[in-house]
Amino acid sequence: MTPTILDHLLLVSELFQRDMARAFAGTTLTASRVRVLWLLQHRGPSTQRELAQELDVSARNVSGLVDALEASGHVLRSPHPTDRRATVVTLTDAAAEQMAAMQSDHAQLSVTLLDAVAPQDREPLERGIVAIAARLAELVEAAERAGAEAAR
Amino acid sequence: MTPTILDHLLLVSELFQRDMARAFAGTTLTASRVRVLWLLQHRGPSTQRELAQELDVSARNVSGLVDALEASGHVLRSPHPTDRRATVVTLTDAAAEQMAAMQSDHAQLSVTLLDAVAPQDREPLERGIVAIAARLAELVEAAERAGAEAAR
DNA sequence: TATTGTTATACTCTATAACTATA
DNA sequence: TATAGTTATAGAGTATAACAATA
Repeated sequence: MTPTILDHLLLVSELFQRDMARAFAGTTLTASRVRVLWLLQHRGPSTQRELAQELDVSARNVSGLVDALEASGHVLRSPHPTDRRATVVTLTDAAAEQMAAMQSDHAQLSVTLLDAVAPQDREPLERGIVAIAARLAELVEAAERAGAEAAR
Repeated sequence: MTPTILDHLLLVSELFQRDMARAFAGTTLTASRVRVLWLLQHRGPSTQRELAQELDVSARNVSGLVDALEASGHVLRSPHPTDRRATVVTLTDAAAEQMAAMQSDHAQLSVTLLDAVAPQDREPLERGIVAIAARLAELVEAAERAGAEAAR
């Protein structure tokens, strides 16, 4: 069987993940921890509850990830100014710089990849991928709703 | 910032993985175990060493995955006919059927997704994705070679 | 000697449940 | 009562290292 569009899409994601893993090997960073840093860079200082919601993981999981990132000097925990139950997580300067560099690498990679596509194919490619992502999002959401319904 | 092509690609893969996880929730199957089954369906009966090589994971990891799949009735272990060190892993009939159904769902999904793309965009889309996957594969391979070189 | 798969050990991600402090 | 985060516990994926059986 010839690979389908979906197969090519999944291949891209597999390659990307493999490269991430390689890039972080030998450091204390992992894909999950980087997702936390990435989110903090985009949102700014956040409570652990906010991180858990955005990442769609449990509060317990966030505790562990923040523990590790705090130990490695990537984030700081500080008390919330008004809610004494809550903890605010902030990127350290070094981590903020690192994330800025990562973001710029990411943008550069996107350019490099697009550069491999014939110029006249670029616009339809972009439209096509956006359409596929939207359709897939609908399908997944419908499946999740159906699952939630069945569980009642 | 507007999302780049790469962001859209990664969104597709994230949605896909989320749907996989949802589909297997409540069963003993997981993404890793399904990868083993998928591979067995494509390769036919294989030794654990072959599985470890194809999946690019450790022998230990394969032992655990096969243990779980054997317990759940998805695979059988049998002695290798000529090499008494090796174990041959085979899909059970039920698992083979299940994988055939999954493969057909996968093909169907690919059609459904392509259906969301404007007809005149489909060919350039496909060409574009193939080009991106190829370029990314080059980049990742080069990075891996560079890393291996640096480690010497 | 080299290879196949297992046992031993350890780390990470993840979840639920019980609990503490606070709202 | 409800919420934020931690401790306790557990399952799964993954790795390396030591080991047994076999090649």
